[in-house]
Amino acid sequence: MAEDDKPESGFVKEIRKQSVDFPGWYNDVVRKAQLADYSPVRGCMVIRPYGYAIWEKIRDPLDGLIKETGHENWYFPALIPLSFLLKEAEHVEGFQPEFAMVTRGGGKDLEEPLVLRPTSETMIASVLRNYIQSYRDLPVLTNQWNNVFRWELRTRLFLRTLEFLWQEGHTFHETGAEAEEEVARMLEQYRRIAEEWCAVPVLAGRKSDSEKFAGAQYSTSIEGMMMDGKALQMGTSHYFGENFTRAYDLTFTGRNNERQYPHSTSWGVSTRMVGAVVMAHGDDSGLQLPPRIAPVQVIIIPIFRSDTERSQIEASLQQVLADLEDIRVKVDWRDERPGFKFNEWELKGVPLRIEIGPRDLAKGEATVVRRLNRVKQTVPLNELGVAIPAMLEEIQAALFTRGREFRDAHTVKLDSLEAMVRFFDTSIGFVITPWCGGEEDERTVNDQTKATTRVIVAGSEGKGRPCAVCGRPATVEVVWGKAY
RNA sequence: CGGGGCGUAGCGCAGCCUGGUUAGCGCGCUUGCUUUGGGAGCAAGAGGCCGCGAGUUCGAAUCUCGCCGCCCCGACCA
Repeated sequence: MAEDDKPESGFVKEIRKQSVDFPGWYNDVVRKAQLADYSPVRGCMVIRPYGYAIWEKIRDPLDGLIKETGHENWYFPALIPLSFLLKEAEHVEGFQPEFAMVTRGGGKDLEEPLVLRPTSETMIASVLRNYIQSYRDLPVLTNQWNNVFRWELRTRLFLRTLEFLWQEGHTFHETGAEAEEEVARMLEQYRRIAEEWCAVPVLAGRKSDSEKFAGAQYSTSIEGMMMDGKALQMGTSHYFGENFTRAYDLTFTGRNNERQYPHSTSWGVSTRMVGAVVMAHGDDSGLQLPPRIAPVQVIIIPIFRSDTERSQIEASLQQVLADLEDIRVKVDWRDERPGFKFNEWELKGVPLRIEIGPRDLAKGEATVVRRLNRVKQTVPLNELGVAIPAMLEEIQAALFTRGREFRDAHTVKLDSLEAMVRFFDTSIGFVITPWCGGEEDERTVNDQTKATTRVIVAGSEGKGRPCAVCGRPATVEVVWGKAY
């Protein structure tokens, strides 16, 4: 290893440096912070308790937002008859290469193979046709939390695995307009989870035709910028029109007494969001968690040399813990040296550390340290109950602001292919250009820069400007980036 | 599927080219003592089908052939 590749001595050992080897750094952080690990099965991961706890901190508020907007949780089978999946032509074409199939059961070949769901549009449409008869039955607003399987060729922990956890919402509406409102409403919930909980600023907008979901009329997504300047799609919301309901002969009798097809939508957010948090906030010391989704928001490190000192600290902590009862606090009493604990909890991304030792106790104080910048300050013990929640909120906001500033500093507006090629050759980040919408332009740009269109800027118009790639009149502005 | 790399203790690796006693090192683990405000020190321990299978040889972690698995870089994707 070159000198620069070596883990930094001093604060953190055994993690490759983010600036030198981003993918290596990501892997080290995910595994050493004990979020997840490889498993006995290729491409599948074990999510460890700390990683799962972060997922729960994202999942629970999202579940709340989904319910607040009128949806109900269902559960549908994980095994889908192959024939179900073959009914919608584009959907088949998009997903068939990724099918994992069960062909035997009970010791016999199955009459019809069962596919481990890659997504549940086909199952849900097949089931809901029994429950939807009249316009009075609409809308049907379903959601389910589950696992899905996609036989990806190349996998990465949290970002792309053969099996992953997510929620998939599926809704059915009387009119297209109503369904399109739903698509936008759920994308907005995703934006809120990403920005307000995960502190990752995102661009929300429509995908180009070549990037849309297989079977959708159009797709929308939220896209975040990771610390290496690459884009990560963090959630999607799709409008299907009548595509799926026609394919599955799902009809209702309308107000005019005519049989019609409902307009449907689907939307999903996955455990990939955990990977986004790692890559958007982490640094050479490891993970950095926004307080709202941190399983441990405050780690208390007691420092003592004797049993007497230990019991003095224990006694004073009683009141401190009572004052912080609304905060997720953990006291690390393990028989390790303080320096070891400092580093370990920084690796695990805990936003605030409180050190309490004999020196602090003598003055009735505690030492409080921010993970964000390692700034230390002393706070009187009886003020912690007020100071800590305020600091957590400030850190939550600071992470988001820092992320937005980073993104803005790495986003440029360009108007020629040459400039785009030069940018992606020498820089990292997003490029915004006028675009005519032509798919061949996307291929051209991808061939020369590896970048793809991420989202079409909402409400943008070309305003008669020429397309940056081909020069024809532009119709929109689009964001380009290298994507995960 | 194309290109590259790697399988030796829980983890990370050396040994292999040039075959030869009992396979080594670091971390981790166990026990004890000393330590404890930025990854502690000493001592004593435990832990191996050297990926699998054939072959060559008096003798294989090491050489040959085959197989399997994983990782990284591309094409496909939440």
